[in-house]
Amino acid sequence: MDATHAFEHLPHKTIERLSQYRRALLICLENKKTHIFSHEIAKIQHITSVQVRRDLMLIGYSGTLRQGYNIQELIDLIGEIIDSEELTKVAVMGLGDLGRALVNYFHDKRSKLDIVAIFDINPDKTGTLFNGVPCYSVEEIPTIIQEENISIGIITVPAVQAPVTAGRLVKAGIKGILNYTPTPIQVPNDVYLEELDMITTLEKIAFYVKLSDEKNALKQ
Amino acid sequence: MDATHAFEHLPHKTIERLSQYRRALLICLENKKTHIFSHEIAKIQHITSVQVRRDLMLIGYSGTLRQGYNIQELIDLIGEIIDSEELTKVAVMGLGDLGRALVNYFHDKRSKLDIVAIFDINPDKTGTLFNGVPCYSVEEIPTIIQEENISIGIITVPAVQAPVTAGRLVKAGIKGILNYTPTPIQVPNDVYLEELDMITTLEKIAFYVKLSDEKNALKQ
DNA sequence: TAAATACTGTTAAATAAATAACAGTACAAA
DNA sequence: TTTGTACTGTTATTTATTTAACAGTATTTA
Repeated sequence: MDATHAFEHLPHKTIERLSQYRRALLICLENKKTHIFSHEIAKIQHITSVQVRRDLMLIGYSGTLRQGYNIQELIDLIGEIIDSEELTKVAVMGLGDLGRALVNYFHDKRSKLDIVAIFDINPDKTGTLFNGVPCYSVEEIPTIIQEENISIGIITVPAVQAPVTAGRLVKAGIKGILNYTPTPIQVPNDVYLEELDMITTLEKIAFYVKLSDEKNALKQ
Repeated sequence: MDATHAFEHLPHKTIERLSQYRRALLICLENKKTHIFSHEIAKIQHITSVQVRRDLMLIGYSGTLRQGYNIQELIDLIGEIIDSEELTKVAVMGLGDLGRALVNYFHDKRSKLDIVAIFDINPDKTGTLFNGVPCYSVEEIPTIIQEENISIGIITVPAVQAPVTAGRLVKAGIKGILNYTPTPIQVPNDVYLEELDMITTLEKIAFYVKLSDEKNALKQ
């Protein structure tokens, strides 16, 4: 129906990069820049300028020769593609350190994503506000998710509680889940799931650091 | 020289999955399981059993027909491939919510990765221990990194301070950086960099949730 | 002991993503 | 007014990754 339909088949990686481009562009805009070249964007994102131009081609945006891309226009276009028209509401499951970090992070960000609820089992936390966001008890999950029309849940509870937390979210009708715990969870097909635990990334870095160390050792 | 050399050309994605397999396998081991089938691993990781078998083939591990893979053996082999022989030491830059989350996370984990230092600018925090890990001032970065032989730094400082923090790490001879802030940083080629900000992931989920919503709307 | 079953292991094919190659063009310099 | 330069935009190619196809085999069932 609307513009999004045409962007249905954008590569997953392009979607990620568009989000990153926008973030970089917003900073450029703050610095009073009005235009930017593909190679400038590329440098920021550690990719090639061809990749940038290709991504922009895919979303049908044209720059100006010798001038580059209009930053404001590009920000707006990326917004049309990846943002929903209405606010997308997000819940954070677990008000531990990671939960707090996430809420702080999104606080005051002008974004189409908004953390509107926190859920925790600790009675000392429930009923309070953290950074303006209400913290509810887990019993309230079904009602709040539905009443507030929350579509995404971020799981930051202790690892062992991840599956049961996910189950509650699914039951309440959540549409997307971001699982930050190291425990993989199972969700129905119609729930979009992303698992992203910190250990995997760190172990990967450690592996490549080790590899490069060993290469250097061989040279000597 | 050693076994690692043979695994130099493993696909990046396989490295990530090996780390995830191991985590899942460790949990299975705790539950007194001794063997596991490829399709069981696959289910946990939301991938296909072919993918699992292919990864295991690449690392040269063979299971037993009708019995599956020996969990302990597989854990050990993955360890030989992705772990260093010595402990890999990690520093957390910034003792905010995210920094605390990371330190807690690794606390007590039997792992070849160890967070041995925290750096922060806040004088109330420096000189203290958090979860047994000493917090130093930023002035001490060069000496501690070198004396302790820290090879990886995780940046969790406020976004605007990310580039200067990265610069200090590089100057101190760090070999790998994991940047959790939304501000992209620049490092020399010989430093392995991974950027992983929370907004990108969340915006990606929001996009695919929106997409599926729109498809459903069309059906009706 | 033949047939079915339930797995592993490997090669072949398909898909996804990144890179290379290059055509096109406005502008600047000579 | 030509030549060089510095960009964009697009197609072609290559590389990376996943999936499919299927051969092989121990075990169970008939």
